[in-house]
Amino acid sequence: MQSSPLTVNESTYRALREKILFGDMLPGRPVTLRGLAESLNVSPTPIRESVRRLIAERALTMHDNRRVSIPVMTAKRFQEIRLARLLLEPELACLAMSSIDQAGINELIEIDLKTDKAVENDDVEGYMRGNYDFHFTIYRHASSDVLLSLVDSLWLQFGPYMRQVYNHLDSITLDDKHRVATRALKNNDVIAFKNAIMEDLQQGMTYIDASNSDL
Amino acid sequence: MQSSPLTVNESTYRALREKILFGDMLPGRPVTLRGLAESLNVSPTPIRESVRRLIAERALTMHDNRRVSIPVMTAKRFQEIRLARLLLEPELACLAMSSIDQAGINELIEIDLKTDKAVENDDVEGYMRGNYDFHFTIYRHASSDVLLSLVDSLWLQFGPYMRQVYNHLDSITLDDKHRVATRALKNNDVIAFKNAIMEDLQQGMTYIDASNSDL
DNA sequence: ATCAACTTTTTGTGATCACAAAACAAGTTT
DNA sequence: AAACTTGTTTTGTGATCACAAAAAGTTGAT
Repeated sequence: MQSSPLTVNESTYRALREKILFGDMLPGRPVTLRGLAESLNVSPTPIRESVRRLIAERALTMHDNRRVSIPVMTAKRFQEIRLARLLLEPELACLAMSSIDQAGINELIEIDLKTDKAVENDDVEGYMRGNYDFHFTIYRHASSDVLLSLVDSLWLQFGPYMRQVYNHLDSITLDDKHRVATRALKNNDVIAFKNAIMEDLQQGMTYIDASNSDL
Repeated sequence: MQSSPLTVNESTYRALREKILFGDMLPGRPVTLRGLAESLNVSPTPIRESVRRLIAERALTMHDNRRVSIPVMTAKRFQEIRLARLLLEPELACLAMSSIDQAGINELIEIDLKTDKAVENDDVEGYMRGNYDFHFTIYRHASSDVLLSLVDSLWLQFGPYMRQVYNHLDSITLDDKHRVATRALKNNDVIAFKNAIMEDLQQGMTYIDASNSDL
């Protein structure tokens, strides 16, 4: 898919991004440039640029000390993210709807099955990846770079915290809104689809909020 | 206000940001790191990081050639930005409303007067700065970093294009929605305020859209 | 004149170095 | 024990260098 080989810069960015998004880096723990450089076997230079980029995307924070870390979640910030997601994601999903054909629906069903299996196995990262894939497979169909990058930033912001909360999945007994969404998609029912995405999002955020410890 | 002196990195970022936001850099024209470095009298290093940051904020684009430029506007992208703004900004304005006291209202009125004067003098940059100040003085009162940074990214994206369109202001005869907004603010009328922001935004975007040449 | 091939210059990338500020760790004093 | 010094280490910052890829410029053939 990618014709030209990735620059070191790009590959370190993606590596860090994955770590953040799926919970390999927990909030609060400090991050050092040289440490990351060594762990990824590159020089500090591309690390610095990747870190700067992630700071711009709000996935990382730079304190007055010039020290970098995953931002700690606060109740206030959590509600801000929740609101922003509710404003953008259902809308983005609707934009995507007309572009999703039967093959797309099948792909979503497959992702959903994979996600369910991860839940059964108490595989937290697998669940998070599945959830991410489900949503962004939909969102990408909207082919709206502007909205997509905004939403992307939001996921980068609550991802680490989500992982912090989802230590174990066995306690979760959620309605599978993903299934409701795919059904609405198959029926081409815009309202039901938008509602399903909204409820999925609300359900997830409410669960995280309720399970919080230090928030 | 800022206790510690700015790093070179931060000051170059702000300088570039201002240039982009208020139209000193027009879409399409290529940008070179060494060129920026020389024009700001710093080494390429801080420039690279600032540019990366601005790329992450979608204010700049990197092509496959690895060449950087202000993104060219397309009709599609313009509509995406318009939609995103409509989803976020009225909401953000409402969040801010309760925190704006009489002093805040007076500040807004003053900004608005300054803006009107800029229009009279056909001072495009002054108008753009005034418009920016008006909106972000409101938005900052919401004290929602999450939403604010999303909106900030959107302004960085349409700023250069706005300037491209607003070559002269004399042809503009717009209702002053800012005045409507401040009046609603004084009356503590949430609905009227939200509407005023929305209409101001729609009016501006419609004007830009209609005046476009190559979009 | 037009286009191709070659040469030169420019540009982004990534590594390395010097430096100052911050964090750390003992050791000392109160 | 707690708080303050002092010396050491770690860390981010900014500049510089080498290198490869891309642009630009030049020459030559058709």
